Amino acid sequence: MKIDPDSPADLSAQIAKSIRDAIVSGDLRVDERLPSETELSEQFDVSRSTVREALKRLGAQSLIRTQRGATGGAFVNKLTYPEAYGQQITTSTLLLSMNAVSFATACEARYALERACAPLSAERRTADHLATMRAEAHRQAQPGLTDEAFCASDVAFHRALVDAADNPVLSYQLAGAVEAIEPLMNMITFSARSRETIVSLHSTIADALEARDAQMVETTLSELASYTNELAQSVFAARQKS
Amino acid sequence: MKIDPDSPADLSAQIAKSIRDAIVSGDLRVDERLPSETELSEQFDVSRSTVREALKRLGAQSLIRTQRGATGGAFVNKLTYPEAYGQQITTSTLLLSMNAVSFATACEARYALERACAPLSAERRTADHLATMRAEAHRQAQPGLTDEAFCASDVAFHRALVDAADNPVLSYQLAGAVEAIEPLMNMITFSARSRETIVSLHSTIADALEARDAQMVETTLSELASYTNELAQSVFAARQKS
DNA sequence: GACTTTTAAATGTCAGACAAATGAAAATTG
DNA sequence: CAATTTTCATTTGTCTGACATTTAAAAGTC
Repeated sequence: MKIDPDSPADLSAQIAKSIRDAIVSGDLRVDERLPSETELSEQFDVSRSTVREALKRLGAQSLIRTQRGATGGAFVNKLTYPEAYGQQITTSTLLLSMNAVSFATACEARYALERACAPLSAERRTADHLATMRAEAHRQAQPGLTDEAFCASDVAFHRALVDAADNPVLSYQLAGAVEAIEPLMNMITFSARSRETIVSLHSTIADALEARDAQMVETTLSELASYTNELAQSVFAARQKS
Repeated sequence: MKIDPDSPADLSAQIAKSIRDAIVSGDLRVDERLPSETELSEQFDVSRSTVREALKRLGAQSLIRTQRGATGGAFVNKLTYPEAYGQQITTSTLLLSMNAVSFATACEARYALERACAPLSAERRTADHLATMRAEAHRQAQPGLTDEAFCASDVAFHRALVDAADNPVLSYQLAGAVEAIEPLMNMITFSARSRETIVSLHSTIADALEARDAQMVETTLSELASYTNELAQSVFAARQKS
C-alpha cells in the first residue's frame, strides 16, 4: 500500500480512497481487520493523526467500525440494511432541502416509486402488513392528532405498503424517497376534512391490497398523489398571500 | 454548542453529530462558514485533533467542504445531485455485494423501479433521449463487444430511459438501483443470441417511447426483466455444474 | 494607480505523550 | 486441578505543541 507523494495535499483523503477501493474491490473482506493505526502510518509513511482522519472518513460512510482494546482495531463493516437506510434518508433529505426541490417534483417521484411496488405488494402482502396499515389509518382518523404525528403515521403506512413487496432492495430504495419527503409534508396543515379524504384513500388502498387488486392500488395511489399535490398548492398559495 | 461530557467516549462522533444536526435542521445554512478549528475546539472544550476528526467525518458525507488559507475554513456544502448520485451508488453497490442479494431480487427491484418511470418518460421524452437510446441499442448490436462494454451500454440505455421522466429526484433514486446492479450483470456471459434478444427489446422500448405508449414500455420492461432473470439463472446453473 | 511584498489566519501534517478499554496470559487461591 | 484474580501488552481515543502550506488581504514600492 503506497500513495502518490507528489499529488496535491489532503493525504488523509488519499489514504481513505486507497482503503475504500480495497474494500469495494473485495481486496479487504467483511470483518477482516485492518492493520493498526501505527502500522498503517508506517505503511503509508504518514503520521498517525493523518491515518486516523482517513479512518474517520471511512467510519462516517459505515465502511469500517472500530473497537478499542488489545484485540481491537478497525474492521471492514458489513453494511446492513438499516445503516444503508439511514444514509439514504440523510442524503435524500439534504438533497431535497438544499436544492429547493419543488413539492410537486418530490411528490411525483414518491408516488411513482410507490406505484412500482403495487403489483408485488398486492401479490405478497401478509396479514401483518394489512394490520399495520389499518392500524395507522385508524390512528390518522383520531381527532387531536398533531400535523407532525399525522405525517409520521402517513410515513409508517406507506412504509408498510412498500415492505409488503417483500423485496429488501426495493424497501431500501424507497425508504429515502418516502421519508425524505416527510419534512416537506410537515409544512402542510391538514384540515379535518383533508385528513378524512386521505384516511379514506388509505383505507381503499388497504382494501385493494387485501383483495390483491394491484390495479386498484395503483389507481388509488395516483388519486392520493393528485390530492396531496392540490392540498400543497393551496397551502403554499395561501401562505404567499399573507 | 456544548456536548455531554459524561456520555461514553468518541467525542469526535458526538461533535460531528452536533454539527450535522445543526446543518440538517437548518441552523447552519448553505455556504455558511463554521468557526475555525481552534474556535470549535474551545467551544466544545476538546483538542483541535478531535475537532478535525469530527470535520473529516462530515466531509466524508459531503456535508461540509474545507478551504485553506486566510479566508478559508469549513463551509456548509450544498449537496449537489452528482454528489448524491455518487454516494447513492457507492452505498447501493456495497449493500448488494456484502449482503449476497440474489440476482433475482436485485433484478426485480430494478425493473419495478424502471416501470415506475414509464408513464412519465413516455409523456416527456425528448428527441435527445430517443437518440441516446437508439445509439446505445446500436452499439449493443455490434459484434466483438466485451461483456463489460455491453453492460455499460445497457446502463447508459436505461439511464436515458429514466432521465426521460425529467424528474431529478426520480433519476437520483434510480441511479443507485440501475448502476449498483451492473457488477452483478457483468457476471453474465451474453451470447450472440441473447444479445440479439435484448437489443430487440431495447428497440421496442425506444419505439414505444417514441409513440408515447407507456403501456407498451411497461410490458416490454417486464419481458426484459423475465428474460434477464432466465439468462442469469441458466448462467448460474451452468456455473454450479462445472 | 498598478504592482510587489509582507503578513496574518486558516487548514494540513507531524511527533510524542498519556488515558482508557480490552482480551489474553500469568499468577493466585480454594 | 479448576476457578478466580491480577497483570500486562496492545490498540484506539485524546491532548499538546509545533511547523508547513495555502490564501487573501494589508502594506509597501515604483
